[in-house]
Amino acid sequence: MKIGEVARAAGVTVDTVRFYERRGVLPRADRRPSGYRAFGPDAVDRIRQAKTLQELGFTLDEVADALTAHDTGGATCDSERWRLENVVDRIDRRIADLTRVREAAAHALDDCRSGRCRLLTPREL
Amino acid sequence: MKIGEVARAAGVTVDTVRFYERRGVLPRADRRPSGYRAFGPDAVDRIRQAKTLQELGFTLDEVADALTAHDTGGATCDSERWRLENVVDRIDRRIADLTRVREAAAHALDDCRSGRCRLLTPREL
DNA sequence: CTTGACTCTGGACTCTGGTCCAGACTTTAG
DNA sequence: CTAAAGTCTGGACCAGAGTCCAGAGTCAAG
Repeated sequence: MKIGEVARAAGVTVDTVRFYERRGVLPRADRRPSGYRAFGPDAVDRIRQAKTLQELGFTLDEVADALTAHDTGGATCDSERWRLENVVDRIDRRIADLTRVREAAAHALDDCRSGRCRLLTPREL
Repeated sequence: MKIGEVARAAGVTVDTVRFYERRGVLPRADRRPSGYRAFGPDAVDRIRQAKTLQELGFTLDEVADALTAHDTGGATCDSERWRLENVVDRIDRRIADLTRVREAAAHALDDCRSGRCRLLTPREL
């Protein structure tokens, strides 16, 4: 696949794909004789995966580390387990926080609907 | 309260407090004759609130708008309701996403624990 | 008093995560 | 064959959210 196809398939721009390569999120792609990058279909998966990890609050560097560790076999079962435990933890904490805020907001919304608008206080959040 | 106290209480730096003032997240604080800012205790609340809103994915400008609209009475019950509905929506979507990812990660973790480590594929995410 | 901790202003700087060239080359549809 | 669309490199640029600084003034504990 050419860069444009990959980008389209992954829902990002070609610039982003190149940027990810530079930052090590994607391994350096093979080049055709013309110099064009030649991607396998896993590149698309990889980009999506990176995006997901990013949304969980990992920085690009962390994402790059995790993925390349995996590639190079540098990821042991232990390190991988540790990483996953970390991910699950982060998510749990995040969900707990969000749930708390959600309740507060929903409450305020109820009040609002019954004509008692107010600013959400942080004590509730 | 002086800026340092407010900052400490809110868990941010004094620079951040000044920055928030500049950006309109905090109303311009009164000054003592010396020029020192004099904050009421609500400043702390306000900062925490801004932080929460930010974590929900609102930009500082959006936060500033919401809060000042409120202050100036420019927030009608309708606008406030709309804002809250928006917040709740965002949170719900976010929680749904996170839950999905969490499941996938937890699954992979199980595999890992039983000795079958693998990279989380985006298909699962 | 004096000294060390705090605060003021305004602007410059940082870091992330992209995004956008310029100028040259490649591919592909017609 | 040709034009349009796509790609290459490397570096400049951008927005968001802070962070840091210099030089000057202020506060509070001893």
